[in-house]
Amino acid sequence: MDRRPDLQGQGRFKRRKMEDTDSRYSAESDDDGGVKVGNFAQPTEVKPKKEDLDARPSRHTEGIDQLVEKTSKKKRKKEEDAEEASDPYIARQHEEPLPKKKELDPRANPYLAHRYEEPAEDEGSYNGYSNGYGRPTNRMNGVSNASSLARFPRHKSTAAMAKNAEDGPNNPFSGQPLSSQYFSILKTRRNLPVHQQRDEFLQMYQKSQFLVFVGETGSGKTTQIPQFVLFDDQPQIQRKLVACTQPRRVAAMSVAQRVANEMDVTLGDEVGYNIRFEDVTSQKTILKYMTDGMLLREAMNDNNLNRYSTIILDEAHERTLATDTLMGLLKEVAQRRPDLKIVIMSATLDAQKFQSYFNDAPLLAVPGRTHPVEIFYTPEPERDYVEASLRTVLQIHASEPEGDILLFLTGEEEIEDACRKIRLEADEMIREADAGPLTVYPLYGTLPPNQQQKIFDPAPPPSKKGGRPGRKCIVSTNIAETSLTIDGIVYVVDPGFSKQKIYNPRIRVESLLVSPISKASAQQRAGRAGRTRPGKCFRLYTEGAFKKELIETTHPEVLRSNLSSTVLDLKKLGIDDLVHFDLMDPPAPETLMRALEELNYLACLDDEGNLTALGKLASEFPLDPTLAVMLISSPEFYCSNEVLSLTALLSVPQVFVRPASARKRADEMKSLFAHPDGDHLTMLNVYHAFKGPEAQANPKQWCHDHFVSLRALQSADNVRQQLKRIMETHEIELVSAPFEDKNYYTNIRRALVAGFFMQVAMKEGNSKTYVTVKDNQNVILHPSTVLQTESDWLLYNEFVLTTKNYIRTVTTVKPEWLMDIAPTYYNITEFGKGPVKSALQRTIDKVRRKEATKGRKR
DNA sequence: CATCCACGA
Repeated sequence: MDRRPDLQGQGRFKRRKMEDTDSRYSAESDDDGGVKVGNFAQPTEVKPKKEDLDARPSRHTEGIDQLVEKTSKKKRKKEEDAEEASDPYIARQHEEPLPKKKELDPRANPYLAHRYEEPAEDEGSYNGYSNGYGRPTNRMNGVSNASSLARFPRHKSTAAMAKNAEDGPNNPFSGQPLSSQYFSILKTRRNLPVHQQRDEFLQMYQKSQFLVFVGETGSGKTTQIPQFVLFDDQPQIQRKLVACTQPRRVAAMSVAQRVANEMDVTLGDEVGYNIRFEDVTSQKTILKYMTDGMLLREAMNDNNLNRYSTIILDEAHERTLATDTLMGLLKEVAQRRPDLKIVIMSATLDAQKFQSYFNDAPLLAVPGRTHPVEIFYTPEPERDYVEASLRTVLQIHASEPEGDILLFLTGEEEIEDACRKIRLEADEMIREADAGPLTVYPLYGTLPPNQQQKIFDPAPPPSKKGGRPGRKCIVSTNIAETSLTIDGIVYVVDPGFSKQKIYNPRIRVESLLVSPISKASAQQRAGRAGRTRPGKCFRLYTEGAFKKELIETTHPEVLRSNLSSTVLDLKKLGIDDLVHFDLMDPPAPETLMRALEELNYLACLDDEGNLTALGKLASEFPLDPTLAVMLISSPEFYCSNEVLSLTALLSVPQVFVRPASARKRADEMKSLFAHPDGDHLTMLNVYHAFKGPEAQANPKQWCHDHFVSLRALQSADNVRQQLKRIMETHEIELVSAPFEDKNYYTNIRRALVAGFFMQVAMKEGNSKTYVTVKDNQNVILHPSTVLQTESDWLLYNEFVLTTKNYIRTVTTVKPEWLMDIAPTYYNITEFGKGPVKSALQRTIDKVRRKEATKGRKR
C-alpha cells in the first residue's frame, strides 16, 4: 500500500474564455395595465459580460448580495413521548436463547419474512433486457422495400431529397403506407425553426466528424435532428444505429414516443428507447433514445461503441457526470473510429467551449421559439430571501394580471413552510381585499407522484361570477428548472439560491450547500415564464449582483463529486492513462487521487492503478464501488442474499416516510422494525416484512399503515432483481445462514465492513460525539437513527453535512472485525497518535490475551 | 435536541 499511482504534474486547471452570448431576454415597457410592482427597478436587458470561468468548485458560502442568514427555524413542538408500543418486528439479539421456530407468530418472525418466494422474473417489464451489451446486431436489411430511401447517397443527401422521401406515399423506413396523422404532424414539424436549416445542418454533418449544434428551447432539435441524421446516415445499411442520449429517463421515453409518432412507426420498432430496467428496442431499431448513463454502460463492454454509426449527445450543457465521461470517451473513440459521427447538442451559453473541446468542431446555431420575459431586479439587496419571496408572490397576486406563479426555493422544509405562509396570507387577502383565489402547490423530488401531478391542475376559477381570476402558485426546488416543465407560468420569482452538491476530497465528504445559482441557471429559471406567452421574472437580488457575483455556468458535476465511481468506470472503459484523459473540466488532482486511493483500498485497483479482477467485477454492477465490493464479498460472510437486499435498499430513496402531520406515529411504526444493532438491519427487517405474506396481501395499505414508501420498496425490488441477475452471470454465490444461526446478523454486519471499512466512526470519551477514523472529523448521529445503545464503533453509510456533521444509516461494529477484514486500512502503524490508535492497540492486546488464555487451556 | 437539491446505471 506504499505505492500510489503517481499523479504529479497533472494538476492544471483549464481556463477557457467565455464569449458573449446572444441569449438575452427582451425588455418590454412596464405599462401593461398601469400596474407596477413596487420595490422593483425597471426591467433591464440581460447581457452577461465576458468573464473567465474558473473551473474550481466554489466553496464560498456568501450570499449574492450579502451572506443571507436564513430565518431561524421555528422550534418544533416537542412531541410527547410515545407509549411503549408492542414490537412484533423487533429482531432479537442473538445472545438471548432463540424461541423454537414453531412458537413464533409468522407475522412477528423476520426469518419467515426473509425467506419469501423469489418472484418469478417478469420478462415483460424488462423487455428482453440482457447483460450482453454490444451483442451483435443480427438485423435484416430492414428497408429493402423503401425505394425512395434506397437511392439516397449516404452522407451526400440533401434536404430536398429528404423532403421528397418524407412526402410519401410510403414510409421511407418501414415501407408501409403513411397515415393521415403523419402528414398533419409533418406540417407542424416543417414549421419548426430547425427545419429552415436542414441543408446547412446536413452539409456540416457530412463534412465533419464532430458537430456542435446549438438550439434554444422550442427549436425542435431533440426530435428533428436525429431524424435528419437518419435520412443521411442510413444506419440500417451497415446494421448500425443512431443513438441520441438524454440526461433523464422520462425525456428519453417521451421523446422516443413523440418521434415514433412523427415517423409513423410503432415505438420499439424503428424508433425505440433504452433506460435502466426498460429496453424498448428491437432488431428493426435504427434510432434509439437512451439515457447518457445507459450508453456509458454499453461502452464498458464495447469500448469502441461499434453498434452505432452516429451518436448524438443531447442537453450536453447540463454537464452530468455521464455526459462529461462520454464526451471524453468519444474524443478517443473518434480517433479509433473515423466512420463514427458525433453531434453535440447544447444550449447557447456553452457553445464555444464545446467547439474548442472537440477540436474546433463546426458550430450550427438555431434560434428558439419562446416568448419574451421581462426581468426585474430589486434595487436593494434583500436580507431574507424567503421573506422577500413571500412578499413578492403576494404582491404579484394582488396587482398583476392573470397568470400562474413559479417560485424557486431550496428544499422540502423551506418549501412546505413557505406554502403554509402563502396560503395564510392569501386567505386574508381574499377576505379583506377581494383578491382572487390562490392555490399553492409544493414541488420537490421526494413528493409522491400523485401530489407532483397536482401542479398540472388548472388554476382555480374566480370565487364568484365576474370576480377576479384565480391563479396557482408553485413553490419548487430546482426540479422545475430542467426536469419538469409547467405550461401556463407567467411569473417567476427567483431568489437566486439552490442546494448544490459540493465535494471536499480532503475529508472525503459530499455535502449539500445552499449556494447562489449561476447566470445560466438564472436565465433558465426566467425562461420558465415565457413558455406560453410573454412573462415576467422577479429576481430577488440586484442587477449588480447578477452581473458581478453570479458565475457564468454552474460547475459541472465532475468538479463537485466523489469520483471513485467515475474512475472505476473510466478504467473499465479502457482508459489506462487517467492523468491524460481529456475531461472538459479536469477535476482537482486531489479529488482524482482520493478516488484512486479509495479504489486501491477496496482492492479494485492494484498499486499500479490497474484494474484488478475484483475491480472488473465491481464495475459490472450499477453501484458505487463500496456497495459493489460489499456485495461481491458477501458470500464469504455467508449472507449474500441478505446483503443483496441491503444493497438494493441502500440504492433507492429513503424507505421510511415521515410526514409532518404524523411524525409521532411514523416514528412509532419505525420502532416496530428497529434492530438494536442499527439502521442497516432495521431496513432489512422492513424489507423482509414487506416481502412477507401479510404485506404482500395488500402492499399499498401495508406501506401506508407502516409509514414506509411503497415506491422505494418496489424500486428496491427492481434493483435487487437486476443485481441478482448480474451476480448469477458472474457466478457469485447466493447464500444465507439459517436464521437460527447465532451469527445470522453478525455475518451481515461483518459483510458491511468489507465495503464500508473506510466509513467508520469511533466514540469520543463519554460524550455523544464520534470521530471518523483516519479523517478525524467530529460527527454526531443523525436524528433518524434507531440506535439506542451507545456503541463505541459505528459504520455509517453516509456523511451528511447540513447544520451539523451527521452520520446517517449506521450499524454497530467491532474493532477486531475492522482489523480482521480490512487489515491494510487498519494497519496500526499507519495511524497517527490519538484515541483511535490507542483503541486499536487495546483491541490487539485484548485479542492476544484471549489467544494466550486459550493456549493455556489447551 | 433534531432530519437531503436534482439526476443516472
